Amino acid sequence: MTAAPSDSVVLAWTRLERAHRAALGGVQTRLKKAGLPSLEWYDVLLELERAGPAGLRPFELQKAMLFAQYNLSRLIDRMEAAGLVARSAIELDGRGQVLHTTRAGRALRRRTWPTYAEAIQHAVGRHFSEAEARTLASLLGRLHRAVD
Amino acid sequence: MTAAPSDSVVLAWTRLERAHRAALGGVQTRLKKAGLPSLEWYDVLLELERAGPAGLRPFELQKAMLFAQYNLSRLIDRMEAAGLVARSAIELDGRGQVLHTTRAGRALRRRTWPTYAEAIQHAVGRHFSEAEARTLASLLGRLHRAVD
DNA sequence: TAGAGTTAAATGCATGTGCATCAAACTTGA
DNA sequence: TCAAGTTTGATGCACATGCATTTAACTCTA
Repeated sequence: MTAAPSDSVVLAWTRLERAHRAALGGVQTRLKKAGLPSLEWYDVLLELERAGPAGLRPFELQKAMLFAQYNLSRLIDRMEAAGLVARSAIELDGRGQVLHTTRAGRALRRRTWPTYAEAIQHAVGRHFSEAEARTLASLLGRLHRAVD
Repeated sequence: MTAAPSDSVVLAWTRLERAHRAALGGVQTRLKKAGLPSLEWYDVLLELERAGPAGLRPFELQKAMLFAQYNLSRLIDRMEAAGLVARSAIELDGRGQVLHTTRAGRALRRRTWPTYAEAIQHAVGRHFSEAEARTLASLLGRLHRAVD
């Protein structure tokens, strides 16, 4: 049995929803206007690049992005069809595969960043001081790490 | 031309995404397990109840919830079909309509709240002190209010 | 007050998502 | 070592969403 949430908690939750929708909408609109791929695609490319030459297994990517399994499976389908990522079999686990970005995928991500950065600044950055941004990031980080 | 976002800003944005997904996932799972309606349905019912006897026009609800117009239109279709909300014509504006909750809608919202509250506490509340929750709510509030 | 422009809401069609389930490979334990 | 259970990833089907467009009503201007 959990205690009832305080008013501040309920407010924080509600605003998390709304703030997220507001910021997301703003960012997506800007990316779309620039003819760039969606945020999800960017995130996949970034996570894969960060993973380095070892690449990432789909289930690892799934955990990192908090994506549903079936959802990620089909997202990778589309990105593979677009030539941005590559699946390759892995010898240690016959079920599994490893994902890598392609040259085109890395190029696209690089090309996307300036617009994305500007969108982030517009949707989020300009509303906060440096200290506030740090506080916000720190508080939100706790929620991310606590996935049950 | 906007300045480049600082690292803290980018981190805050990233964590907003992930924290939202984490918290949302947790809450939705709990509602689903209890056989209760989705968050969106709850939010619509709540907003309409808050609006009092005057009800709300779809476009007002849309702005409050940051929902896409076509999306809300069909969401209301479904909730109307389920007998939870009612559309009624408005005399001042022949295009428009007003939305109200039905008795069944209000009953459902009331019945949902305990589970929802517990889910909020689990997904959000338990990770923060009272002061932190207030800080978080306050920071997030700025993003919501700044929809362009 | 007619016509152009705007706003409110709905909808056809393509695409994306959720749920359940599946198949195949791995692990565990008697 | 074999059967039961688990993990990885894909997929059929229903439903939801996004985009573009439509219809109807309102507003504003000349």
